Amino acid sequence: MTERAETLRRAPLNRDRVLRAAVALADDAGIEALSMRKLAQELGVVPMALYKHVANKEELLDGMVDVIVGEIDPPIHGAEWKDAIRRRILSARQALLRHRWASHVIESRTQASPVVLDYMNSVIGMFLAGGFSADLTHHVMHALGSRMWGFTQEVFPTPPPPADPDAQAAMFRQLAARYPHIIEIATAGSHDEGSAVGRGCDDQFEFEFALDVLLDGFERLHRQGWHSTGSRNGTRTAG
Amino acid sequence: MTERAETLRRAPLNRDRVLRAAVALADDAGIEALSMRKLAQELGVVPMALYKHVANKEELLDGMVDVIVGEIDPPIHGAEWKDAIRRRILSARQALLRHRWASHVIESRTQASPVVLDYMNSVIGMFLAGGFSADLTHHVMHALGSRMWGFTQEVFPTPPPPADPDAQAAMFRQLAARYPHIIEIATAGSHDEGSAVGRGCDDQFEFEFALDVLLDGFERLHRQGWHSTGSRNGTRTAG
DNA sequence: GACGGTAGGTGTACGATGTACACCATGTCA
DNA sequence: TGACATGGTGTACATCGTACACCTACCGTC
Repeated sequence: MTERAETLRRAPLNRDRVLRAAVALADDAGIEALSMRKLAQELGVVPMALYKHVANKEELLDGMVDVIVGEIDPPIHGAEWKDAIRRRILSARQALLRHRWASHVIESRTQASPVVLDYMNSVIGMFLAGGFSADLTHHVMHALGSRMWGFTQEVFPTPPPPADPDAQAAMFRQLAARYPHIIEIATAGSHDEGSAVGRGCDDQFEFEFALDVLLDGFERLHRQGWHSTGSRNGTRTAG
Repeated sequence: MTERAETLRRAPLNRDRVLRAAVALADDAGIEALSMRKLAQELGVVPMALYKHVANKEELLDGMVDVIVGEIDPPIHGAEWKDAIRRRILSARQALLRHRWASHVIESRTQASPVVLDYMNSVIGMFLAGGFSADLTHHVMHALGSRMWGFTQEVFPTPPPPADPDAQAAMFRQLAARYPHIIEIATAGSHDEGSAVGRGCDDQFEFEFALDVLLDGFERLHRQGWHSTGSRNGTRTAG
């Protein structure tokens, strides 16, 4: 009878509660720890109960992405296109930073949900409203790629340096001998010169740097009245 | 006795053969079908035999990436930096296109192998040889991101249109009503105007378009003698 | 007031996966 | 001859997603 009472006391699950719990669990325990079983346990329910609210795990992940996309600020009106888009993308980035697993999940999606399509549609609208041709906007959206979601994959992050200073120095010498160029730019870009492979790297700066190179490039092409040629083959953007 | 004879007849496995077989299996059956068991079966060996050659599945995947990176052409000498880097990255792209699973595996790596570090070191060397400062090169490498491996994630590919022409037209109208901007640029960018969500999209063109926007931007910053400010905060690239 | 349908939760069971651990066969060198 | 390394085997286990059959509570209709 106690289980029965408990079941009754508990408000019935719905899709939204399932998704929010999944997001919270991924935030706390990491995305790799998110299993249907653990999520069910978190909700005080048997694993199969979840399948009344999401078709399968993939759909669960889709829904989690929707939750995150819902956290992105709407476009501000009245601003110039470049600034408006820049702000919006940086807002997307903030949302992703709040949920570190999100970029990996976004990467793994194979279909866009309506929520995701809404966001893309809206970003595209911002370029068009800024006077971009549909043609240029098309390519510009491709060029933005994952950056429109506020992330770029930092492929192959350098391993954390060992704690022991001696080992660290030895490793540094070894790396410098084998990969001199990597070490050269790693130390150049980091704030604190000495510290091995330079984990003084400012991710936010790097993101904005690349975003601005792209946006500046888009602006230039737009001003030039750029359009893709008919044949498309061998076309160069001719900076 | 026959199994014994078979074991003897078979040349002993080594890391290289394991990795090549894994690449071949992923090429044929897709990366999601690559399991330690299936790979072992393919090699006529019991699953646990693989663990004498790779520590675990993650290391197997690391090794597979090394095989692919090994297919990238070495830098051509004597060329101007921009053209040399452009060609090299397009060569990387060709390698990835030969192995469609590779970009996903690269994204999932958490550590760079020596082979990967060699490649990065070499690309960095090409910028430095072109006269780029270590500072600018640092940021430029971040901005390239996954593009230096020859891919950009095409986040959320549009679903393939239904075969039935009537259903296709209905879907088109529905999408156009809900996501007008998406449809506008999708049809603008596609070769064949009418065909629904425009799967005439030329991936190679999009890749080169974005790559050139970036390389042109880098060139401009280089010519201007760009360098990051000391504080780094609020810096804009000032196109 | 009986009844059928639906929404939500349960319980059991299955196949697939990565891999720990103990073991065995072979070849090499002291 | 014997120690040892190298490579392959066999068994076993925990974890995962999820199919399937079932139960229960509720709600609208006759």
